[in-house]
Amino acid sequence: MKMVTIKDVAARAGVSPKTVSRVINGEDHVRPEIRDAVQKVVAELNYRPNAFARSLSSSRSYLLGLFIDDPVSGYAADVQHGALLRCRERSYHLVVEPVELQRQGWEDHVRGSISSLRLDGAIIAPPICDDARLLDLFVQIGIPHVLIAPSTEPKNSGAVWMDDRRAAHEMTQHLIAQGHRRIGFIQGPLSHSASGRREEGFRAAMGEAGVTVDESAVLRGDFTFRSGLELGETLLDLPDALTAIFASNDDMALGVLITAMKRGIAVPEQLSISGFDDVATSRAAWPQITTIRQPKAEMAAAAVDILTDPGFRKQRVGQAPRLMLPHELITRGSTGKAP
Amino acid sequence: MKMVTIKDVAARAGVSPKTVSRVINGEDHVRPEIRDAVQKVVAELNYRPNAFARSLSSSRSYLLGLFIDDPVSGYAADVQHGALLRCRERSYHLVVEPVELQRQGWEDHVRGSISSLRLDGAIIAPPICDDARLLDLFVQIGIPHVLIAPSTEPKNSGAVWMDDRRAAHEMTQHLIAQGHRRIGFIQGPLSHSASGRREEGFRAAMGEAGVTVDESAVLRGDFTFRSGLELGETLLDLPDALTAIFASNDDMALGVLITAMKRGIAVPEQLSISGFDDVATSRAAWPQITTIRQPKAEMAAAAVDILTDPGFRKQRVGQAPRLMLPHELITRGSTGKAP
DNA sequence: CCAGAGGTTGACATCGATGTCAATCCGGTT
DNA sequence: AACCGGATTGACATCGATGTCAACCTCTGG
Repeated sequence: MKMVTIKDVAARAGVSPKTVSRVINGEDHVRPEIRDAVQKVVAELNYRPNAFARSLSSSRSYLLGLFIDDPVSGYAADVQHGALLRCRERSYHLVVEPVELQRQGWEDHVRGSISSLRLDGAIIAPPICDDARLLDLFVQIGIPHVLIAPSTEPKNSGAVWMDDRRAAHEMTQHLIAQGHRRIGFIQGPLSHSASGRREEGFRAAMGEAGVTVDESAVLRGDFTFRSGLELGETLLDLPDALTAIFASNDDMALGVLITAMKRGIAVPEQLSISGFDDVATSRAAWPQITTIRQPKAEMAAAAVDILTDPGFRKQRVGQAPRLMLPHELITRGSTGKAP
Repeated sequence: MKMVTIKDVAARAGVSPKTVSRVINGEDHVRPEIRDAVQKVVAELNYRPNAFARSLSSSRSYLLGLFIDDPVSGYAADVQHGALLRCRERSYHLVVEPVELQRQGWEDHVRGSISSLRLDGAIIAPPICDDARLLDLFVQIGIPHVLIAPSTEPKNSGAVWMDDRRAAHEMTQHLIAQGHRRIGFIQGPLSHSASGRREEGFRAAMGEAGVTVDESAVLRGDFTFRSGLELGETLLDLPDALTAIFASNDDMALGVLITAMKRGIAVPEQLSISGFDDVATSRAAWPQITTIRQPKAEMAAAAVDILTDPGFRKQRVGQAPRLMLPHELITRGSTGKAP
């Protein structure tokens, strides 16, 4: 696999390597006719600059790291995809680094990949973006980094969010507007920061509409399909029948849906069900589940934008960038008018 | 972010940079006491070799590329995870490259990332590992590459497989052993290579057991949940009731399961359902689905092993490595004795 | 016609590691 | 005591790009 170098291009175009470098990097101070000539040769020889040589001399790696706990989850996949596409647009590359906080030596691995790959920036996904030790490490190393949907306002890190509270608020309003009053709610796990914000939104909307929340119809789940199944049973056993159930995420909403089906309860005629996240299976289910589209890919893309923004890269002292992205209420078959 | 270089280590340990390099790379010809001393300094300074400098001089990048069509799918996530972990063990890094064959310019992107990152090897996931133009490109560039579960025996590429035919054969035998005779089968899409092999296995096992296949109970799906729902309706409408349905993948099996539930058919008492792939949701469903665990992560890890094997890297002329990995029949709640 | 400003261009050093090869060291022979 | 082979070690060139800076070119205005 013989490689074409910048010298080959230079020789063939009859200019110096430095000039070729200027053309490649779109710098000024090159006469148009020379620029064209060089570009022609580049195309002819199919020349690609050696990323390693470039990084070595320019002390930029054109590499971003995506640090993530569980790269297998659907959430991770969406985040990664968003980041990947944007990186490509920006001519960056993405290196995915799994971080297992519970295992010994994670600190070394993180440190190792950052310093050996000279990452230009890092994107840190939930839930590890909430770990203080991890964040300290990034701050200490001094690498620009952006958190995706962290639970609390970070001091020295950039962050990209969605408004969980408002989204849950909207979803609740949507149910109320359909005439629902007896609405059950399945909370997310305490460990997950968004859980609390979603519950707040639910309660706020209920309060504003003057609807009392039945505390026996508020149960805590753990974001798994199975807990949706189990809590669905409990909720459907309530003496005073609910007309709607709002689960804090889609997996649990799916569980409730299955439970309702098992009992022969018609959705949405007798019972409306709504979720949160818009995972792939919420579209695959039948009826499809009304949910909140969380801008996972967009948040990741925004993080890439921040990290690769030349302005940010220069004067990134002091202000940590913040960005809130819009969500979307997606109305589908699983919700309807209250019976 | 000041970086520690090999010179710093060398100076502090009182040896030459070259000797430090030898220690780092575990080469011979270093006296034990010097080796220890150097390692001590490395630890003290927390030194990490600069991957770019190393690649530039050694003309190895310690980078593998994972080329994949749809990085969002669950299949992709498993493959990626398997590759990622093994890469880490081998001190390699993984760069994920989405390839959209239907879009203009994919060829340039692939070429670009290979030559600019000087990838040491490539892993190509299905379904794009079946695209002749793509494979030609890799062969032409001359980069070592391994295909994951390709549909046909590639000429000049390595490949890692599982035995779809045998797995489907086992699953069918399992159902027959439970007393099932009237077994429905949902085929996969023709576009997906494994579909045919799975159907072969099914038919072979039925034939060996002397059970006639009812062609009206063999329907073609497209691997989606929805097609499972629809075809499930058709199968359960058959006049002569089936006692088991074997779907070519889990998503479709889940569809059948839901359909059965809607109709109040008890699983597995009245109907056994089995799938293929062992995706996450097949464990989340209730009852859990009997399925074939496809060694996705293992195949990816094996691909990494092949590509990073020093022996292979040297004398990789001529023989393209082949490897078949074992699958596993996972018996869960959705199958039982025939009624 | 020349000085000077500003735009172009290339020579050369440099980034941080590894490959090559010669120099050195060591214990055991003759 | 001189010699030898193999194990250690380091000097130096090198990988392929970019940063620096000086040289050069061209055009303008005095």
